[in-house]
Amino acid sequence: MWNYRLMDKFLKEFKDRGYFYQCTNENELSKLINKEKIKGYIGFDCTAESLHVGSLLQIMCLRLLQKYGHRPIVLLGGGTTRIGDPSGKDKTRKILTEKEIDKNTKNIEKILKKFLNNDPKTKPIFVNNYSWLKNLNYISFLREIGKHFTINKMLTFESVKTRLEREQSLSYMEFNYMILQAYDFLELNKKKNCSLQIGGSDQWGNIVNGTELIKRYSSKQAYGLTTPLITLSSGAKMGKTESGAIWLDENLLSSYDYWQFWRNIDDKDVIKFLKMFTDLETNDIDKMKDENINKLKIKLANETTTMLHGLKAAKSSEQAAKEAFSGTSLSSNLPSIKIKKTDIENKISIIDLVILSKFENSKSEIRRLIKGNAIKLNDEIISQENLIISYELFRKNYLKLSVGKKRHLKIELS
RNA sequence: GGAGGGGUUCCAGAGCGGUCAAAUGGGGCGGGCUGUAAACCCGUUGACUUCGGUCUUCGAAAGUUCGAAUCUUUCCCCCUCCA
Repeated sequence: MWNYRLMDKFLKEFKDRGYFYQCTNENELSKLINKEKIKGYIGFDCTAESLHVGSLLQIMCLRLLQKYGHRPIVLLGGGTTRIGDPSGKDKTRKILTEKEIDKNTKNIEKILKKFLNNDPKTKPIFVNNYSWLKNLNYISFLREIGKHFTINKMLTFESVKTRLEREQSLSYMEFNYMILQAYDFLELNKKKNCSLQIGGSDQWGNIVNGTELIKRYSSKQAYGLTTPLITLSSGAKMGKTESGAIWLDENLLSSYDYWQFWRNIDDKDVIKFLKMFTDLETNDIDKMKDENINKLKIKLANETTTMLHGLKAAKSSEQAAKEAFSGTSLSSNLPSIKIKKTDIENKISIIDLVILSKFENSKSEIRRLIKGNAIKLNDEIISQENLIISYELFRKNYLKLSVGKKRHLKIELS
């Protein structure tokens, strides 16, 4: 029977941190990793221009591989994105143009590089499956690869089954997705000696297809490992909130807002997320359980923000938050926008100012907010919806605009 | 191929000629309490507004009517049952 103490250290930490969901053959994988340094890969879809926190768990897995001296392979799905993974989708996705996919691929690679270290031994290998998928010859692909797949089996996969059951169309193109992903694994196994694929639990079917293809095609053993689907205590999926996705890209979401996302995590999720998304040792985290929950949240926010945006960004976000939420002083660390003098001279109103801030884009909504005492300038409630912004409101060229309790912005006169 | 049911605002789901910008619940947003948490309470939730109103929405188009989410016609899409 399986002995936890004999388990490979990588796998042990993988479990301790809550990354583990399923494994194709845990015992054998553990023995293999114990014996030698391996290469493991995770594929990233290039449908969006950036990754969001929904992919963070996957990224953490890559980091963990590096921590134990294994080499991560990042597979950018430049090719498969051209097809679209039907897993978890009840509709065909919109097909992106080649240009968009290339742009997305580059940006996603850039983000991933921020998380991974460049130690020569564990330096990540970036590959784009378009490079081998684009040249596939249809007939030889069918003869060599296609023969290992039975339609009978493919029809039993969750992604296919749900589509068929609901009588929603599944195109032949999408139906092939799982074969291509299996082929990716085979390709990486052959060319890079990659023996492990990690992915979210929704990828289980695709991953198993890969290990089985490798077994049939090259009689080699490869392994699959999946992570659980992370939900917030509220039940919502991690990554997307009403106000938008939590992007891992400074241009799409400022480091201050990223910090705020972690600062506002539900109490019940804090310990879990410290384990999942920081490098702090799990033993140390267990000892923190009784510490002040707000301090822990700040710690979580600082750790996660540092990992992505750097220590400086994390500290200034912390400072800005402190000032924005407790004091009345205007933090220089708060996100800011500039306003032109001509705007003031043209008698810009409070409503237009809020629109300029991008906090809201409906004038009716802003009027409602004003009625609800939600809009503040320099921490003073604005009750007059026609208020014209004047120079007198500025203090040393700065004006603090607050919408509700959580959204603050520095308006700078230029 | 035959029979029937349905497409409503972010979602679920009422409405079935005027009193409908459309019940109710969820979600969101704002306020209160607090700890930038949860739970709870209150308000709000199409756009624009000189706060009098104005404009655009109920699958799409056309029509009947003083007046349509509600009736008619055509079209598109979904679901259930029978073959």
